[in-house]
Amino acid sequence: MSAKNEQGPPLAEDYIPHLAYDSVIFGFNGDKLKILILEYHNTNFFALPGGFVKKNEDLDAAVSRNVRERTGLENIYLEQFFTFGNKSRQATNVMRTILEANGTNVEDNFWLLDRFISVAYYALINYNNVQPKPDHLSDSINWYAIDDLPILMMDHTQIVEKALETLRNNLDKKLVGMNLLPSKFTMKELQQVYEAILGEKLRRTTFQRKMLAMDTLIRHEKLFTGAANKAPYLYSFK
Amino acid sequence: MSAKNEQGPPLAEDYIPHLAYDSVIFGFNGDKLKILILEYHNTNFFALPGGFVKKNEDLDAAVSRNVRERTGLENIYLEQFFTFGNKSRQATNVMRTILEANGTNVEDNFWLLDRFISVAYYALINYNNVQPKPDHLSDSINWYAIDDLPILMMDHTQIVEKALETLRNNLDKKLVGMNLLPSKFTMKELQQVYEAILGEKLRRTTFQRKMLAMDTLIRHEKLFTGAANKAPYLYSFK
DNA sequence: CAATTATTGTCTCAATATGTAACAATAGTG
DNA sequence: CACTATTGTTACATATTGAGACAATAATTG
Repeated sequence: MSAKNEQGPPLAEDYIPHLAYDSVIFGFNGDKLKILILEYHNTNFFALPGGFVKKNEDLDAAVSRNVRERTGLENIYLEQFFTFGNKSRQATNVMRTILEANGTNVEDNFWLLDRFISVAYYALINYNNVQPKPDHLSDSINWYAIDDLPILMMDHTQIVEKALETLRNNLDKKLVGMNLLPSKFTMKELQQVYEAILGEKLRRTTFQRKMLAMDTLIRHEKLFTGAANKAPYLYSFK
Repeated sequence: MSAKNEQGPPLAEDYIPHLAYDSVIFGFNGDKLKILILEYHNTNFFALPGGFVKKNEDLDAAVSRNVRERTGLENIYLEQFFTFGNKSRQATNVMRTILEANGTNVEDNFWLLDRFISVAYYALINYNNVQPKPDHLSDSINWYAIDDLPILMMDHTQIVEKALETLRNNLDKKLVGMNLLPSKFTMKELQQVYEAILGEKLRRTTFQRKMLAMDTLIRHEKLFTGAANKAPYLYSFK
């Protein structure tokens, strides 16, 4: 969860109470699968980017808006995967610390100290197009490899695990690679995305055969990198 | 959505505002896949069973509680599959009609007239063990075959479609049949469950081979039905 | 009690799909 | 122009699935 207005914490009257969302924003740097993590000012608290839903705003639109604010990207691939609703999702002290570290004077009944239900989404974005921007409660927003995350606050580690699990399940059904790569890519790059998501090596020839058999790839010109070997073709998705 | 206390509609102070859940409760009658649908008193409104989350209650527990109340069953298989959060999910007039048809005097700012976000679950139950009970806003709760549903209020038809889609996707991963059948069943019955869910006929020999290869079935005694043919074995899940 | 019938469990062979390795093509380098 | 690393394709073995054949069997019937 994170504030979104410029001056201070979000105002209770603008938002649906007790309802939040968190986003697991995946990117691929050519080697590892990474996600965006916020660090709150002066607290050592790490969290997923997230926010709240305005009273007259679609849930999907709220998430879109927030992911756009953090990444600067339009038309982001977003998928809702789970809603976390345990009563233990009330982080009064953590939230108070975060707010006070930002200079907010927090009353005991301040709405952000309440219990929140959070709808979790994952996003797939093109790593190289992004200059992530922290929100106003946060010092920084940075990419972390999924196998090297800091300790996250509340149940955010669990949220990331569930996101990964869902992403792996969807890998063959939805064109995941399309959203994590530039529009043209080599077969090797596509394979590396799959390997990073699944956390295992795949067989090169089988992978190539399977991808080509899907009949959703268009073959373009070759990519000459200067390396002393056969140049790979570039592909894009139909 | 539905009220749950005996005297009248649920009280605002007990529940998290703007948050509801709806349940798609699947059962199998030996032939067709069915779900439980409520009909509200004197309104012709049909809806999924649902309810609200108490301020100090886990989301899962709230859904469990409600499904138990409707079916009388403990330990029900429940799976969350999607959260519906469009701003159009505010059915002020429909809800007012339902409440007034039950003799409730509804003020304009009554909490149930607000916008609600609904977390949807599906349940799998053993059809024959159940005597469904309506809640207090409803005349009746009845089984309807999924290909012969009445027109449902709000977005409940869409919720059912998404439930079915998820159930189909999960069919091979999770032991769905286990929860829709009595503890001992024949291979033919298991196949009929699969066919009802998928909406297509399956090949008998291939199905049998696949199920046995999973290595989760235990073979028991034969079932003698009196029919003039070879008696099938009974199976249960490990 | 043998012949008949419907259904079940298993087997066989064909058709696909996947695992695995070999091989030919090629963009450089020395 | 031989050498190297990588790529795209092919070939063959192995595994999985599709589709039918067939034997077993629990009644019923003559």
